[in-house]
Amino acid sequence: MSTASPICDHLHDVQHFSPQAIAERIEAAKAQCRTRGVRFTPLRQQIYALVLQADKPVGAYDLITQLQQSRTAQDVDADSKKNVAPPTVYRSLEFLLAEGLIHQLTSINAYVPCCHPRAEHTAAFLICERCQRVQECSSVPVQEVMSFAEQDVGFLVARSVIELSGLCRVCQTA
Amino acid sequence: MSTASPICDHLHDVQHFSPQAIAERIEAAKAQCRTRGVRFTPLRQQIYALVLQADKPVGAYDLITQLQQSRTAQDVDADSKKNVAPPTVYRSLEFLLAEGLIHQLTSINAYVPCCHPRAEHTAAFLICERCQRVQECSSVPVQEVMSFAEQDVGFLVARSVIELSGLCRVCQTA
DNA sequence: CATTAATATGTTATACTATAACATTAGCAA
DNA sequence: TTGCTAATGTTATAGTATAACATATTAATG
Repeated sequence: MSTASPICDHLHDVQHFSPQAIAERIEAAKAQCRTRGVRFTPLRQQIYALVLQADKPVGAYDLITQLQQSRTAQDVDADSKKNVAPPTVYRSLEFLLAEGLIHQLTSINAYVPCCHPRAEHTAAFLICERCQRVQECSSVPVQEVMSFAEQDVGFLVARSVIELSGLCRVCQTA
Repeated sequence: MSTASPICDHLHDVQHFSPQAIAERIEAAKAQCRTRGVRFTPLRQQIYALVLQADKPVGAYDLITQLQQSRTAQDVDADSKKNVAPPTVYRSLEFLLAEGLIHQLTSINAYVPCCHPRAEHTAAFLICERCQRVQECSSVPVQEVMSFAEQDVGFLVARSVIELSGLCRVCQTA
């Protein structure tokens, strides 16, 4: 599951999950969708699994490639190229975003799992440019930027993109 | 020039400048480039002017279109279509970004003038989805997100994307 | 002034990201 | 079964950005 930081309990790695953790998350997603009356179809589940399994943010076209390979592998006729078109994955990504199961990293056109799927929430992301790891952070300062905008400026925030790129602690020393 | 907010003196509109203000900014940019020993070429100046004149964030391909029109207009032979290719504007945009004269709005693939060209600085942007106006904000909460990342998490920030989309104060009442 | 080196721009081609529009299929309800 | 809704498939194209190489301009030097 997500690794809580000793410094901030709202800081989470969103990658490198164990197979069990992935299975748990998929089960949790199923339950959540059942509760909400939306359909967690095989395609959506497969794409969610690919995002969870990745050790870095995945792009939409990465997912297309992986889907094609998985479909070709399943097929008896190995030469039959199973084409997967962009709308197939973009629609599922849209669904997963709407359900709060994944986040979009706008600055790098990629997607990561949400560290703690729940009702719509604001988060900042720390993206390491060297090891590609991402940390999701919903701690106080982020909320303060939002409330600054809303209370001091009178700006009604509909969606936020807060992404900091650089070097994580580990990669600084390496 | 930039309109300081009574609430926060680090909040600026980055559009709707008067012709004088635009001329002043261009002169200032010239001086800055001379000082820094970089070349503020006619092309770069023209693209900077287009970004300053726009009443909303401009996309790279908007600029291409405008450049083509201006070049065609200057030409005696009106039918000669002056083609302006993407690298032409992307390179100048890159220059203007490096000099701190403009900012990139990653979430909407567009560019706005910097409210106060100066050494590299972190800023948040409030982007009104209705009137398209953008406010640049470098006030305390933004700095706190950065220092949270750097001091509490130990993450070395190289570049930041902080963009909030929604409705500005004016558009909420309308 | 001519030569050269460095910088900037032009040009062609292409990669990458995303969506529109319509056809088909699958699941559910009457 | 029929019909409705949601999901997926399919084709085409829009929008954003960069690589690679050619040419032109500027600045510096002999």
